[in-house]
Parts: sequence; structure tokens; C-alpha cells
Amino acid sequence: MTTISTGTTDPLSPGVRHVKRPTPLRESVYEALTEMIIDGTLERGRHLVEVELAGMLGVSRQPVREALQRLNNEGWVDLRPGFGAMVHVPAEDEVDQLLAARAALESESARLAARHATKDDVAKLKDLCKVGTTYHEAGDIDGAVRTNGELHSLITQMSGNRFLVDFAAQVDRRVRWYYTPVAPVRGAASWREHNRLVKAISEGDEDKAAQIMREHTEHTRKAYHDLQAASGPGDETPETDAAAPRRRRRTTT
Amino acid sequence: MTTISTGTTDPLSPGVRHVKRPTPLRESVYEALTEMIIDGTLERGRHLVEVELAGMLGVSRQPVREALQRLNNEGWVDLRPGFGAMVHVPAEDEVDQLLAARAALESESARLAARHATKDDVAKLKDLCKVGTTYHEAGDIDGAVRTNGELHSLITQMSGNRFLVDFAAQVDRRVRWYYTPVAPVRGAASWREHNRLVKAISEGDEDKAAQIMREHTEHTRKAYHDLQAASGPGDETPETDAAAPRRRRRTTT
DNA sequence: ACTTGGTAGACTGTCTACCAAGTGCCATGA
DNA sequence: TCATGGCACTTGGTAGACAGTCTACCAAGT
Repeated sequence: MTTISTGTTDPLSPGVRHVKRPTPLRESVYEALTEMIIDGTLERGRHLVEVELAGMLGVSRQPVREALQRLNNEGWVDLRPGFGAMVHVPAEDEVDQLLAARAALESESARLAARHATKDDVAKLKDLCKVGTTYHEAGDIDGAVRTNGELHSLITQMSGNRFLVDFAAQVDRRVRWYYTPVAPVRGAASWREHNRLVKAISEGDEDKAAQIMREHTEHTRKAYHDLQAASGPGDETPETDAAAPRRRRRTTT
Repeated sequence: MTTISTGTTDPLSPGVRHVKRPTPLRESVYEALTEMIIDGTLERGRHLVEVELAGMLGVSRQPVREALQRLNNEGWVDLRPGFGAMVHVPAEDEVDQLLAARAALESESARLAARHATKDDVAKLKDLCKVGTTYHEAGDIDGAVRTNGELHSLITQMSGNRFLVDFAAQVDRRVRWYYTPVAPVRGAASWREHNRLVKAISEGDEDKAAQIMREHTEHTRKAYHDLQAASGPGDETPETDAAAPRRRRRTTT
């Protein structure tokens, strides 16, 4: 969703650049919170108290509430009526479902991207592929991951379908939160697939593009499962364990 | 989304039926507003004033604000900072994009439904098909439309993928809002396709199910276009026209 | 040992009042 | 006719208050 983001509705007429409108506070709060959730400052399962957050961010309860509700709608936190918000703790099968949804969304995006691709788009795609491969070969994981994100994002954008873009973006952030560690694992094959994908798009081969994208996502899922099977079960318990006693009596210090 | 809806998480153990928990006011407001938008009480483009709505619903500004934010996130209203909310007026290509998104979501759902279908599910599907066809043959449009909704909803549910369910539901409501009139038009072919779809699912033929569902949605889009081309351009203007002068000066009575 | 009842503290959900800043509209004046 | 200034309205955000509810904890009774 994020209807707000439409700061530049009009890519044409570059002169009318809207003056910097002060971002609504709730927006900033929303972003601050997602960031804190993603980077682990707010641990999974933690009880989020409105006044606490408000104080922490230097605002009043209202913007915090509004941000929390949005976070709830998007699945970042769970809102229990009368109790409050807790950082969502992902269920066993959730990543799987997210990846399945992503497969559908991105493969459709790839299909439409192949249909609508302009010369300019293709050039950008090829460039991203090259950059990403370079990063990967240089061992720059951060760069490779970032470029990977940009590539996928560009493809969904190329679909020209606002809803696919929104949904895919939503799913993507969640996925990235859940399993950051997987991304680097399968960098090698990943960029080969990207190249094939871009080729299909540049040739306007819709079915092939969709097919490749689907397999691509499917491989990612496999990678996740393998990783899970290897270090998963024994490694996950302490995390869940740490979440429970987290709920301490406030000592009113 | 709508994480709240989980009133009955556990269909088993019928004894633990959770007591009715009082719905948060913002929730009721949200539902009241969507309903008013869908049924046209709040016309497209209309300026929604918080206090006005609050008075209308007998609550204070706060719950209204929270409901409006959610409506904004889900695309029902557009929130212009400093001015307020207006009921979203659909863009030319929006229905098209919605239907494209729906095609992706539902065809993937059909695929997964075919994969996971139980005997019980199939029985329900067949029943719905029969009921729908009967309604259609009896000329009961309302019933047919409703049953159609139930069938599609059941299929997405059968996918077992919470995200597909949520997204599809979201898209579906929007679609239904935009073009209620189309639904009845192509009832005849629609139910034949449903039958084929259910057959594919019952046989566990994933590809076929996905394929049929895609075509099914695609046909719906075609129908929309035809309808649009026929009575569209000349018929739409008065509506848009009526929206503008709607904005009257409050006479402070 | 286990249940019951009661108490206390903490938060949320909602309401009210209030103020600053931004937006659109209208009338005035050139 | 067109720009300008001002006005009324509305949002965005703050603060404080209060009831209802949730959790934990303790104590007494069985």
C-alpha cells in the first residue's frame, strides 16, 4: 500500500517538483519502528508499550498508536485488544507461505515486465546484473544483496501494476526480516538465473520470464529449507526461550 | 490482513469457544465506512470530514481517524495531508490492474488448492457449483453472485496460504466495489468454467487448475472491457461531474 | 497440593479540549 | 480579468482523564 509514497506522481514535467512536505509524524514513527524491528532492537515477542515508545521517540501516544495499527495490518506486530502490541513472532510455516506468495507475485510481474519492457528498462536490468555479479565475485555480500533487491524491485515496477508492486514490496520486506542469513548462501547460481531472466525479458518472452522467475524463487525456498534443516531446530530454541521471560515486572525504577 | 478476524482459530475442541470479545470501536467504524463506500452512501470523490463522520456514527474523532488511516492504507480513500480524506475515485486502468493481480493470486491459489485438496473440500466445492448453477438458472442473480464469491473464497482458503488469502480478499473487495454491474453479465459461461476448475482440483491436476483459473479471471476482464466500451465513456461523465460541486460551503447552521 | 478469591499495578481504548499550521475559497482591489 | 490577501475550516499533534481489562501475585480455604 503506502499510498503516501506518491511524492512524485508525475514523472513528466520535472519542474513541478513538489516542495518538501514535512512527513506526517506517524509515518516517521512507522519507519522508525519497522527499522527497529528488522534490526532486532525490538526483539520478537516483545511487548510494545505505547507511552514507552512515545517517550523513546519523543512524540505523543497518538502517532505511535497509528503506526502500531499499521504495523498490525501489515503483520509486523500482533495487536491483542486490551493488552497491546507484541512484535510478531513468525510461525514455523510462515516463511514458506511468504515465499510461495512471492513466487506468484514476482513471476506474474516478470511476465508483465517482459510484455512492457522498453529498451531503457532492459539496459538498466543488464547493468544491474553486471553490477551484482561483480559484487558477488568480489565477495561483497552487502552489495550483492542490495543489488539483488534493486533488480527484483525494478522488475516488479516494470510490470506497471501498482498492486503487484505493493504486495511484492510488502512480502519482500517480511521475507528479508525473517531470514536475512539465507540470502548470501546461494549467490552463485542466483546471478546466473538473473541473467537468463533478463534475457527472456529483453526478448519479450513472457512465458519464459515467468517460468524462470518462479524457479528462481523456488530455489530460494529450497535454500531456506536446507539451511533450516541443517542448523535450524537446535538453534531456534534459545531465541524462543529468551522471548518468554522477557516479560518482566516493571520495577517502576 | 485483518488479524483480528481470528475469533475461531481452532475449529477442533468445540468446548473452548472464546467468549465474545467487544470489538474495538475503530474496527466497527472501519466496517461501517467501507460499507457506506461500497453501497454508495459516500460517493466517490467526496470529502470526508472527521468530525462529521464522528457525529454521524456517534463516536469521537479518534476512532474515526484510525479507521481512515486504515482505509487509506487499503486504498479506499486518499488522504491528502492537511486537507483530509476523500473517497478514492478509481483511475481508468485500476480495475484492469486489480484483475491482473487477482489473476496471479487466484491462479496460484487454485494450484495450491489442487495440491492440498481433501475429499471434504472437493465435496464442498461441488456443492457450491451445483448451488450456483441452480441460482443462475433460476435467474437469482444475487444468489449466484454470492455463491460465486463463496466458491472463490473457499478455493483461496484451500491454498492454505494466509498471504494469498489476505491479498486476494483485499483485491476482491475492491474489484466488487468498482464494477458490481459486470458480475451478472457472464453468468452462463462462468459456471461452466467453475465446473471444469473443480474437476481439475479434485483430480489434483495443479497446472490445469491454475490454467483454468487464469483464463477464468481473464474472461472476466474481457467482459469488463466490453461493458466499458459499450456504455462506458458517455455514461461515466455525469458521475465525475456530480463529484465536483459536491463540495459545498458549510453554512454554519 | 490445588483451587478460589481478592488485590494491585499497568496499559489500552476512548473521550475531551486545545493549539499550530496548512489548505481551499472568496472577495477585494488593481 | 487576474493576482492578493484574508478568512474559515480542517487536519495533525499534544495533554490529561477515566473506565475497562489484563496480568501477576498473594492469601486463605479445601
